[in-house]
Amino acid sequence: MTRKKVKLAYITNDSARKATFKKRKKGLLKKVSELSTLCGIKSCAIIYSPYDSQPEVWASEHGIQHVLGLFKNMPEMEQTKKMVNQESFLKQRIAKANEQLKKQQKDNREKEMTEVMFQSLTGKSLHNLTMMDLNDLGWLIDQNLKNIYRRIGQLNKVAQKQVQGEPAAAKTEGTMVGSTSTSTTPSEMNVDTMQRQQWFMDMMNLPQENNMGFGGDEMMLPFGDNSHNALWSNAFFP
Amino acid sequence: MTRKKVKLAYITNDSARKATFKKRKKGLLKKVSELSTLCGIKSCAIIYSPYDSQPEVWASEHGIQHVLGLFKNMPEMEQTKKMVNQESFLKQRIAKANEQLKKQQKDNREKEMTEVMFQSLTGKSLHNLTMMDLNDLGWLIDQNLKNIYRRIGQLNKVAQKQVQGEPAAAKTEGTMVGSTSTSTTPSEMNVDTMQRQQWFMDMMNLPQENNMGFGGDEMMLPFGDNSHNALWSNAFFP
DNA sequence: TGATCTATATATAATTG
DNA sequence: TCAATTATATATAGATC
Repeated sequence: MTRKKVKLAYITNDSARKATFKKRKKGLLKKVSELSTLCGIKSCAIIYSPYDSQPEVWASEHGIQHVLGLFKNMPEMEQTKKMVNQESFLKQRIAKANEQLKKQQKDNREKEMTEVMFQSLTGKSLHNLTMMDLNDLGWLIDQNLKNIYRRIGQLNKVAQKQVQGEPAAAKTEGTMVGSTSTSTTPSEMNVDTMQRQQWFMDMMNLPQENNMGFGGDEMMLPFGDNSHNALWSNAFFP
Repeated sequence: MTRKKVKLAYITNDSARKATFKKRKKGLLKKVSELSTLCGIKSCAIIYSPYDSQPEVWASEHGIQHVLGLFKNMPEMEQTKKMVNQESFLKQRIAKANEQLKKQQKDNREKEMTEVMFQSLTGKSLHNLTMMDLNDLGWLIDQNLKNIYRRIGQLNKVAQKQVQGEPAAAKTEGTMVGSTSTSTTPSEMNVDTMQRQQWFMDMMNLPQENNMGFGGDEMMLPFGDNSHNALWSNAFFP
């Protein structure tokens, strides 16, 4: 897995397969050895290959006979219980990979929309965006605004403490930024929010009631959910 | 082996050991699976651990019974032949590590001396250097000069061809640099060399004969050989 | 615990000598 | 074919949730 991401399949090229086999066998035995040393466990590995009449065997301290002996003496059913076959093993890995793919797609979408957001701030037109794009963009912008307002709220609190009780402020261990923001009250904020949403809905040419009726903070992130046909529809401010 | 280079020894911290075990077991089984898939070989792995009453087992397609069966039916002596025990395995790895260390030390020494060389070109005093330092520095400088003279020789050849046989030069596929270096003859070079060596020996306050009597191009690199008490002693020019 | 994250150490595919 | 090198992909130690 380097210089190129190898695909997990039988290597048809004979010499390449043999080279890979030799390298990986070496790496594998090293890993087994390390596991034994680090965790003080008994382990053994047996590898059959067409390049050698004998199987390659590695055994930790107490020898392979001990390990195999224990295994042989185990009732047949017990042996199978913990046995992982190739199919179930691969299924697990496929499921995991799909999960990662989904996460990555969501991440990509968010990055994409962030890019769009900043471009639109430099005046780029939004006309070529789809409805879904606009929806996600709206969500993203609201998330950003939410963070901004939250921060302003925090700064206001600090500022008020400084004005009202000067000595107490000195004891505060939290953030102590010298903010001079114009003190916007929560109610003023909500007016802004509603105004903005009004503009958004007008732009979308949608009836106002579509903008209501969805849950609050519990709403799912819209990114990456291919099946979402419900528009993002609420603004959340603290 | 990350965030910190772990030292290959039994992990005494119980929870850390268990965590490492689980992670590494997973990684190991993945490797075994990949080896089987990529190279189409039969393999199985058995790992005993104190965290589980059952040994963890992985078997490729044809099942562990097949692999173990083959192994069990093999004469005892045959089994041991290919078996690598922990001691010989570690010895191999120690030898390899020592080799790398030596190489690295030599490399470091050369870099160190190169630094010294450039500093001395900017006028820094050489008084605080040991005899060995000076010896290695001298060797290094000579190597550099050797390369320079070789290059000059090449350029002269090209220049002469251009003057003597203009049409032939066009056919030459090699380097075709438009050099106009003053044509220094080999004999002139040797005079310079001897002059330089004379200065060096004077500076060292050593009798002239110490500067003779060692082999030619076959000489070992002086760097990294801690036991070398024979001074570097010849200049090699083409 | 157990899953997840992230910075690093390792493993190794392709290339080169 | 083998060993060495190099650029990348993976594995994983330690931290955090």
